[in-house]
Amino acid sequence: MNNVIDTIVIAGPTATGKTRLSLHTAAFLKKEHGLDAEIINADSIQLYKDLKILTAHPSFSEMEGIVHHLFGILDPNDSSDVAFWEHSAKSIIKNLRTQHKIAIICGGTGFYIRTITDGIAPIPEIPQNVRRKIREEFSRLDRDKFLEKLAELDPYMAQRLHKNDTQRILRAYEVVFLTGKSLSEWWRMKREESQHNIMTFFLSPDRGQLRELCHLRAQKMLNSGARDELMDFMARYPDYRGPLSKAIGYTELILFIAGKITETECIDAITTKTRQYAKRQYTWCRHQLSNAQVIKGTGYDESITYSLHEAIFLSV
RNA sequence: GGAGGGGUGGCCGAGCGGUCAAUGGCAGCAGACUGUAAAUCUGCCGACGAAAGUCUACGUAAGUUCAAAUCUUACCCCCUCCA
Repeated sequence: MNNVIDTIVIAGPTATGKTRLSLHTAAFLKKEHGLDAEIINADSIQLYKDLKILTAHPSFSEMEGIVHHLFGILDPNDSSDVAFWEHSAKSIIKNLRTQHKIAIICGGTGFYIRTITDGIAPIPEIPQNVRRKIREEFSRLDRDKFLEKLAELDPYMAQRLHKNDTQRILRAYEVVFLTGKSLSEWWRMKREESQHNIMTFFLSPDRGQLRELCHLRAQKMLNSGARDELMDFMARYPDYRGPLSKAIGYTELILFIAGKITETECIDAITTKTRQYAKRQYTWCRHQLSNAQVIKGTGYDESITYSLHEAIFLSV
């Protein structure tokens, strides 16, 4: 209906202060422009309601007075995926629009964020039993055999995917198997949506700074009770193997709880994992979020906050 | 003091006469990425070089051999067990 910015995206590597920046931005919009803004989570792991310390949820005091969406909405055994997030986020954005509120999308899952501007292919959902059967077949057959089967149904994808990339091979297979159409054909059907009312920022601190932030984050996590939180979780979900178990720090903390590593070793291991993750996110954002404005610095930096607000001010 | 085991590239750890600049793993660097994305996967990784290649390397020194990380001797340092 117009070209005025009504959606602000704050992306970037973990530990760079995205949460803080989004909170400040919401406060700024209210104070300076009398605009209400609500925050939408774009972090795949913060979708879950448990392990809030480990997954770095904003605290209650931080969230004060600002409406937050899509935080802690899933149980540990629920599964999430891009399409689920896209649908949820877009319906919230639409809603906010009708109320003349600004949506601030904040999170580190670039893959999710990209759907805001680029959308996603309209592939039907694959029923659980089909997925299970395919997985069983994969583990029964050897890898090359399975790839041959894929090649029969979908030579293009079979050739394009690396043979060790199990996850993508399985996906390509389940899609052709169920729909009779190659993933690549589905991709071509993706609707292009041209959005002029979205402003995307991408936080990009320098390496040394990021290193330090990752370390601080790991330390803070332990100091705020991540260990007890996980012990409590383990008691409630014995033998848990769901999506939350891939959270950074999950395995490391379990080793620490079991007395296999010291606290310092645990913090160091988490720091390393965090840094590696941050690198992947950085590479992703740089190459995939093509029309994002790069902000050299962190959300903890006052001058960054200021210049971001200035940029928003000019478009809002 | 006696008896053994060991010292390998940033770390861990294989190799035990040639095919070894040295399997693996970790860490590091770069990258991919269309419904599991805090996931999944790829490449590089002694120095110099675009490459062919050249050089320096397996605790130190000396030796045996056409050839040594691999065998011998001495020395230095670690660890375990017995006293």
